[in-house]
Amino acid sequence: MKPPSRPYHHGNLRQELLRAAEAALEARGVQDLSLRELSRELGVSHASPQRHFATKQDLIDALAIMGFERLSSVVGKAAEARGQDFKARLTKAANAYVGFALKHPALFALMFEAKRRPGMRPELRTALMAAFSHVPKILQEGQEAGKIVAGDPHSLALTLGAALHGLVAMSIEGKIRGTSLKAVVPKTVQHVLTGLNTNKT
Amino acid sequence: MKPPSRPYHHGNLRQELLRAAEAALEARGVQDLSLRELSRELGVSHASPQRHFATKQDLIDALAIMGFERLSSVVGKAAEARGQDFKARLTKAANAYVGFALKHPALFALMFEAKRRPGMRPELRTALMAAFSHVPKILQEGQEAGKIVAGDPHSLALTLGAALHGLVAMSIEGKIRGTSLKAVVPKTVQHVLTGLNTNKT
DNA sequence: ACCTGAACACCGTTCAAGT
DNA sequence: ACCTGAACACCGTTCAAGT
Repeated sequence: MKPPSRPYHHGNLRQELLRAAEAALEARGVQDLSLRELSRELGVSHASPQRHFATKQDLIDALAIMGFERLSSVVGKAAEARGQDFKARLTKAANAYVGFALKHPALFALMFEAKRRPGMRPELRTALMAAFSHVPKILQEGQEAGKIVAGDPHSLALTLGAALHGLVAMSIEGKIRGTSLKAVVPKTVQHVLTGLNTNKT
Repeated sequence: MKPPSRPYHHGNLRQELLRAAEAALEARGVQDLSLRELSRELGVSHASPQRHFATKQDLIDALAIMGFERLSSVVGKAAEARGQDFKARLTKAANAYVGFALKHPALFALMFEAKRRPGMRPELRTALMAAFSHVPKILQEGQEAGKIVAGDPHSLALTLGAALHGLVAMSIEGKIRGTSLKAVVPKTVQHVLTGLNTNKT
């Protein structure tokens, strides 16, 4: 019956705030994110987030960082796929990317909004770069195996990135209902590879 | 010296609000759009916008509608280009699209955010459909001339739309600094046309 | 170190009232 | 028809104070 011995509060308020914020984000959108509302939901005072996130923007940045870390993990795993050939790994990575975006559309939008904003925080920059390091790495291996044109792998990856980004944008709006994404993603990869002068299939 | 005979105020407050809102949007972002601030700037009471825009979201929707109308006008003009061949017109339309997005990045983002939101207002839907009617029309003419595969022109246009959308996203972030957009857009058009099985150049 | 409670300056929205 | 002024319920942020 002793009051559940948290001295003032549960100690991991930071994590709880992030969790609650993500839920609220996907449920009601960034516009309606409210620190006071989150505080109410967690049963703490409205000033308590301040220690963990100096400003509302800091909470949002933290969500973006978390998102990029998850994206990196999910794409990285897909990209590893030992024993698979070049194109199969690229396709898996692309599927993982698109899958993440469709599963967390609001978080994904927030991440790219953060990406767009100038004056990025270092942690954000790091998380972002990690997430976008996998595809260039695969492309580089493709180059070394002579399966693809030479050139900066990062630039090449941008071409694929642009195509996938557009695909995601369209399908989030439900425009690609007819043909399933599972079918469209490999086509897009093949498509871009053709554009990159693949000289072997 | 008579007080400048506007009975209460200038009569076209609606237009002024839209104009001021667009400026504030590009200068400070959607997040920081404030009806009260706009009212102050125009020298009216903070309650006066209500007659013209029942809610802040209505102002934002009106901005989106205005944006799609302008986009439609600019792409439509590029797409007409009498006497030009199929691919040239497509390229011009693509350039106009990308040019608009880069010239008004915040408005463009707002437009696509509005596009994403469910329960679109009819005027928004109309403006949006008009803006996206030009490319399918060109593609259809390409089909009739036998220069491109059969299929729903709207679906085909989505492929081009996705590619351009991705391109815009990347270049707004300044990622395509190396190669100029002017060079990349025609390549993308050619690229997609190849994907659409162009059988004649 | 972490949280509270009161305070401050801002919002969007509503509404009776003025012209 | 269009605008005002006061009021209401909400914000984010700050800060002294509590544990």
